[in-house]
Amino acid sequence: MRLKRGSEYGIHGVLYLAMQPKDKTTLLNEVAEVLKIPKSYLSKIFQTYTKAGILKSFRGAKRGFALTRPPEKITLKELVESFEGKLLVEGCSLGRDDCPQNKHCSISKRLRKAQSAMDEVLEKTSLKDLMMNFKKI
Amino acid sequence: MRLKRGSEYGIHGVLYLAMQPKDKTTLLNEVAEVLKIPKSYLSKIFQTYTKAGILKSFRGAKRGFALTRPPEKITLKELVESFEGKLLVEGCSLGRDDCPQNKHCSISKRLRKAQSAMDEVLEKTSLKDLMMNFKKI
DNA sequence: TATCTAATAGACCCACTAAGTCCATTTGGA
DNA sequence: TCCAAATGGACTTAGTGGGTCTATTAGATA
Repeated sequence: MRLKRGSEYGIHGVLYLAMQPKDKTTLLNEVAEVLKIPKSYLSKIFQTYTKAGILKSFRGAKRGFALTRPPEKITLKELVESFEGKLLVEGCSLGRDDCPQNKHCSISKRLRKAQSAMDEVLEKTSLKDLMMNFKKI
Repeated sequence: MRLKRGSEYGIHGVLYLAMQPKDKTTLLNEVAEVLKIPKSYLSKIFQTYTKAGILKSFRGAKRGFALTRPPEKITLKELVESFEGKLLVEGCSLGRDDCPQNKHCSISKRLRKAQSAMDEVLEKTSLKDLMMNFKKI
């Protein structure tokens, strides 16, 4: 179970922003070049994060991207979910909404439990935690 | 994060086998019809399980499928993994094996931790657990 | 007010996977 | 040797992932 490449690029990109001086805005171009990510693709990803309220973008003179919140208030969960979609699905985890078992299906129950175990770890991890032992590039 | 349809069909199919009298072999056709799964597709899925050592198949007169082990010895994890692939990946969870951080990447570490939390729940769940509150169809 | 540069929106593309289908072959007991 | 079902492999079709390209817009400054 790998994350999508977009998640990878995105998380690295956001981490790069987090390591910049506070209140500085950074150009997409810089991030893309340093991290060797196709610029037009990273552009899409950052747009997604912007809509998700994780990044804010600026045009004009003081242009570029920056975090909307301090790193300790951005969780790995929201980063992952904004690209992968919700980890924890409602209803039948198997996608069979016409299942006779419906809500009471023991399979769905266990799968949901497994997913929420994963969810919890991601929720507890902040961008700051990730920065801690991430060497400066 | 939904499972693939193949996993869904497969888990339901195997659960159906588990609920049959011990040592009985059941025809693919029966399973497919009762569970309303395309027969040719379920055939592929059961073949996968057979290769994975979860099911055994018979030809000739006493034909059909059966579990290789008692339900309490078959875990949800192996059912899921035989269709979805390993949940827990080695190396960079982000797929960047050329990452300068390599093994020490804090992102990968947390993602692996999240995945193994999920893994653990699936590992602890046996087919028997699933049977417990699964009403007879 | 015109200009410049980068962010934004959206259309488009290719490769690959998911989800099945179909058919020819094999198996093993009656 | 016949039968019915399991097997293997080729094939299809729809959808997603992973991008690219271009035109438009925003906003500080000259």
